[in-house]
Amino acid sequence: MTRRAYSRLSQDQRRTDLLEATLACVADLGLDKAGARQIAERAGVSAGLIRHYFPSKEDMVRAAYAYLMGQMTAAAEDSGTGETLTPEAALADFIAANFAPPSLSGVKVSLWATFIGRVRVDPAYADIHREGYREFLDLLAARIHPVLVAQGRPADPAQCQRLAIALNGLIDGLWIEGSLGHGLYDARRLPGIALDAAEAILRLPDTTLTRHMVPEDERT
Amino acid sequence: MTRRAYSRLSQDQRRTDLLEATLACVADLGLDKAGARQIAERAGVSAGLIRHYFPSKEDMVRAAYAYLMGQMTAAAEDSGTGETLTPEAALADFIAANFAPPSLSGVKVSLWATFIGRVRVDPAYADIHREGYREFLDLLAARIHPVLVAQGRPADPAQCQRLAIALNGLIDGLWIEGSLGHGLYDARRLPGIALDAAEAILRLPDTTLTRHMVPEDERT
DNA sequence: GTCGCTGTTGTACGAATGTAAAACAAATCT
DNA sequence: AGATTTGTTTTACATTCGTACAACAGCGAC
Repeated sequence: MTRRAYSRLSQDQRRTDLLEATLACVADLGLDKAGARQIAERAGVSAGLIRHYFPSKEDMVRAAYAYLMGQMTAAAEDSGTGETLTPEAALADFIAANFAPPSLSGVKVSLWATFIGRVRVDPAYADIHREGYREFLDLLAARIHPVLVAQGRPADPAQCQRLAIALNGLIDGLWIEGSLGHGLYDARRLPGIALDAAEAILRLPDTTLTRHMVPEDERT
Repeated sequence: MTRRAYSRLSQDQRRTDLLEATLACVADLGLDKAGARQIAERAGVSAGLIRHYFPSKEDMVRAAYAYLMGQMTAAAEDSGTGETLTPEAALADFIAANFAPPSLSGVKVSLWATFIGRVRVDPAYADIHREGYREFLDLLAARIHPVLVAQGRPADPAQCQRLAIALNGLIDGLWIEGSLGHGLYDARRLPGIALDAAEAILRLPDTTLTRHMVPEDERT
């Protein structure tokens, strides 16, 4: 029997290959069918190698969740940070980014939901979720605060957190349904719906946020 | 070898026992560890019986999802339907019900998320989800409409649907985080946050919805 | 060029999985 | 009370799973 040709990769490269293969398998096979052999094959590697990088397959799946959340929060950090943006435009960008690719994604919402389903089963998942949620809440609060200040409205931390909780709920819920692509309505309506509702929740004057929407025919 | 004593149940009874055992196992073992033998044991039944009620274990899990969604939408139908309620109070009740048990529940959100994670994998899950979502959206729109009318605001179907989409997003997102019990803030704040935000989204005068909140020390 | 290190492969194994089908027994009917 | 039906248990089996471990080979050091 002749052995397979292979090349040695850096630890980090191989590790992220495995993590991404794990996510890909979980997303389109489901958690139960995402076996060690399938993941290894997708990573272009033999199954035994998994144990060289992770103590167990379960640890690898956990690491993949952490990897996914890291990607998602990093993407969130980058949105709405243009230096020339007014506070209102920055917040509008931040919100609207959730309703366009790559954030709006069937794969992402599938993974997100699958892992949320493990929060009660395994405390490690609960920790990862909590940190990701906390970070998103903080990012949101940091973009709400200057808007309130600019509008001459009360902007103490407690109020910002309360508004961030509400806005995060709105964004999450719309993001899930939009990403699932159920076809009950056109997902392109979501940025408008979200910005309009956010504007209302923050009690901003009409069009404070919606005026920063990118017209539909200019979207990439 | 002496056989286990058993009693014969009605088809419906045994079937729902199996479905509930399936949900219980999925919720606290995870989808991958919820095996046929574990589910059967939890239902007080031997594993072979599953195939007498369902073509396969996978079909049973699918049926369990449909069963869960049926329960949840039935509960939603019942909330905010008191005959003496004003439209505003009915809508407030409907919204607030999502943030108290039995709707607010770690088990329920775990199951919900686990199954959402299968929507991309298996079209049957997508269908069940779509129907549940559509029904919830319709219930919400039906409770929004009379409120808009009573406030003398435009209440055409398109506007009601748009508002229902936004409100459903808000409710879903807050329900998920609240049910997960991450401990980042007190979940008892959620009804207030949700009603306040809903009031804003619908552009209702302050306290139109929040005034119908049940004071915290009177909640059961 | 070849030596040594170790990343990687291939194989093997016990446990667990979903399922099929035969044996049994509880409830119903006569 | 005996016969019949069929819901239920039990045993068995092929398959797949995660994992252990020995053998191999790519790559840098010298």
